[in-house]
Amino acid sequence: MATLTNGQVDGTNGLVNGLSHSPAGCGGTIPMKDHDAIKLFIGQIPRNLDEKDLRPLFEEFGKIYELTVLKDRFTGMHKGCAFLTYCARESALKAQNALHEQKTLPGMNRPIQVKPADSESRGEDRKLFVGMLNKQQSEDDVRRLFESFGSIEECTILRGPDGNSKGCAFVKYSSHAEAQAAISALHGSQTMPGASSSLVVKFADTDKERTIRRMQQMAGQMGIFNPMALQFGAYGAYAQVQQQQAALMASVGQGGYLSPMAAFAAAQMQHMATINGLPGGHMTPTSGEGGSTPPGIGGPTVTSIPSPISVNGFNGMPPPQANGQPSAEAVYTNGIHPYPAQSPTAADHLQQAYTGVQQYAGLSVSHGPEGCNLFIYHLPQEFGDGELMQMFLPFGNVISSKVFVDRATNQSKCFGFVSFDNPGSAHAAIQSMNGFQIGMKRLKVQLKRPKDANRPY
DNA sequence: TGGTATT
Repeated sequence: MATLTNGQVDGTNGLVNGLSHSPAGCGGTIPMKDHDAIKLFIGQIPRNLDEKDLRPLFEEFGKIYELTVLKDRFTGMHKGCAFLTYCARESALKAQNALHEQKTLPGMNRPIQVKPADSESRGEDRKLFVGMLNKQQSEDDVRRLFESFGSIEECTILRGPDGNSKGCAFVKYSSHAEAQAAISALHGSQTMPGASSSLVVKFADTDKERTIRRMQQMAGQMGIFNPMALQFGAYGAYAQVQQQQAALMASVGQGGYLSPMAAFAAAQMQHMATINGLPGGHMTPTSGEGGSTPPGIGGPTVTSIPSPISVNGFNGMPPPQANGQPSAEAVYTNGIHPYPAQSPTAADHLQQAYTGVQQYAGLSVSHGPEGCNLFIYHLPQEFGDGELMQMFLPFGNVISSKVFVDRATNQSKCFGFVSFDNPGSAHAAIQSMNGFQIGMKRLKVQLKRPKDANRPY
């Protein structure tokens, strides 16, 4: 790939200094170009040809707006390529059709390259993201699937650090139309063996979309471990979140650069907005029906003081197991939690939360050893990965948490997985959290079923 | 009640 474009650089790099600029080339008047003019990259130019030598070659296709031979920033050495912009878009297309790979200039062993510069299009409008592939499928398999819709410039399977396919790929065509044809023909057209749904074929994310996606992923990992929630309280933070998120999104939208820290902050904000934007009316304290809640905690008599780290009233601190009793009660206490004085403080939990997140982010493990992974069902609709992790952190190091989301509706399927780094934590979590009442539902918390065994618990 | 991923 791209073997013919050695030396091509981004336009800003190529414009060394004013000296390498050609004189205006449109008949001596102030040069005007089409607003949709195309900047062409010209490759495989002999190094002894400068702008005035090249001009006659290209002028036969139209008036030249600008022609610049690329030169080394420091040595001024001719780099063997140039940028060329015609006044008219049509001229560029004509030149490309007539010249690209059509002739070889004296002294060169490869044909001349005439094609839109990388700066004109980063290729995103003809690059596809392909999902729901079989993880055994190779680059060649994917090529075969896509080759009938156009000329494929690039085909890459996305792989993890271990080299295993992630079940998705990028396919880059030479034109937008080809890419569109592939989408029309292939998206949803078939389901690969072992894939959970039909083939996904869509345009790849742009840089901006990628930034936003990263923010969202980070937010998911963060959960509600957000210092702003402590500072302002969950609801006080809402207005701030909305304002600042809007400002940050605006800067992303304008192509503004987001520093890692800014992206981090934005991710937190986005997550806060998500949490606070959710309806919470049904997330009220448990009434204790059928339960063993001791008098004075968890009941509806407690006044409504927002917990500094509450999510819809969940204070993140499941109760310790009461002697032999089902302990799954009274988490929704509107900020008054049932811990005795020596129990972990909110700060302890926050510290633990950050530790857990760091490990989670660093370890690149999605599940723990056998016996460390839990399956949780009957989650509240509002719970995301973060809330799920928050709920299980008191039992140990949570190395991953995942709530399943319906792709079509973006709604939680109300079940998920939590993985610990040791079986003891998993066991403790089952003991305390299985049957845990949330609203009208009780959690089901079990060891994750091993892949091979299909026995129900 | 089982992992939908963006170099």
